[in-house]
Amino acid sequence: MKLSDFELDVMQVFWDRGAHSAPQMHKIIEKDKPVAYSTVKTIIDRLEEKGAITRERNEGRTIYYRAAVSKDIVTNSLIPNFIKRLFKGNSRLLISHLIENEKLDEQDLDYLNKLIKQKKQQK
Amino acid sequence: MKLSDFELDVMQVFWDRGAHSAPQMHKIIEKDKPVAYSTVKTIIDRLEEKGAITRERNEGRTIYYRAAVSKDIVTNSLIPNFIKRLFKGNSRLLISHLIENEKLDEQDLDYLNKLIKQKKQQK
DNA sequence: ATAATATATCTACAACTGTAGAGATTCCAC
DNA sequence: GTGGAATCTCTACAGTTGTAGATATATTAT
Repeated sequence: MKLSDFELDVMQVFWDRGAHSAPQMHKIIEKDKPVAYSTVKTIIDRLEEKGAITRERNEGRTIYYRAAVSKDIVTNSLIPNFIKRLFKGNSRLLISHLIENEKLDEQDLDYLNKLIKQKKQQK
Repeated sequence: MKLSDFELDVMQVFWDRGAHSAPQMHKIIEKDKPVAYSTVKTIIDRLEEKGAITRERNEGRTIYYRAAVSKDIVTNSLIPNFIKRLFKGNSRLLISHLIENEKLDEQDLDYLNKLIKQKKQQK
């Protein structure tokens, strides 16, 4: 499931906040960047076309859509591509890069530490 | 500096292995996927257009190109976009996801652990 | 010098992406 | 039931991307 940046922005809302109509979605997206209703509707149409969302119900002639693919599915199909392109497919290189370059506070670091310990125990 | 997947594949070679001519690059890329010489040359032309590579020298009429932007610059301009789209801009969420979902062996985990410790000490 | 080969240049095209206007249709308030 | 508002549908377009053929030109081997 290959989705564009804008399509992902819209999916994010479906994943986080459930079913929405196109006008509702437009109002939400608009807060981030000025964009016409028909632009958002086009993205929604394309997402439906791609099978990423489905029509959940109608209210009057308003259509409510919801995600038809999980975020994990999409994420896990994008990450390998990203790692391949920038880190030759080596995920450890990405993680290292992130730890070294991203802003992480004490809590973040502790949390990650815990995660790694857990992962080790699963072995 | 926004580069496409294919452009990144080519840049990877420039970053890792220095200057190359288009025919040389074609031979390398070809090993991964069948592709015409002119396709690779087009990508190289576009990279030059974008300022990602420059002509280093000529040998006969063969042009040798080399990277004009560092990998870090490109990486660090792509990562925020990626994190924004999939993890609402929260880099910790990406790192967590990777630790939980990527295949990492004992050594990887130890290495990451060490990195985190170092990072903590820098605080 | 000539022919064969290697390389570069130019042009093209379909798919995808971000963008949106125009027009049709339906719904609601009065 | 009529008019205004909301919503959907359709069409369009420019920029990017992956793809490559055709052609021109330079180099090399004989």
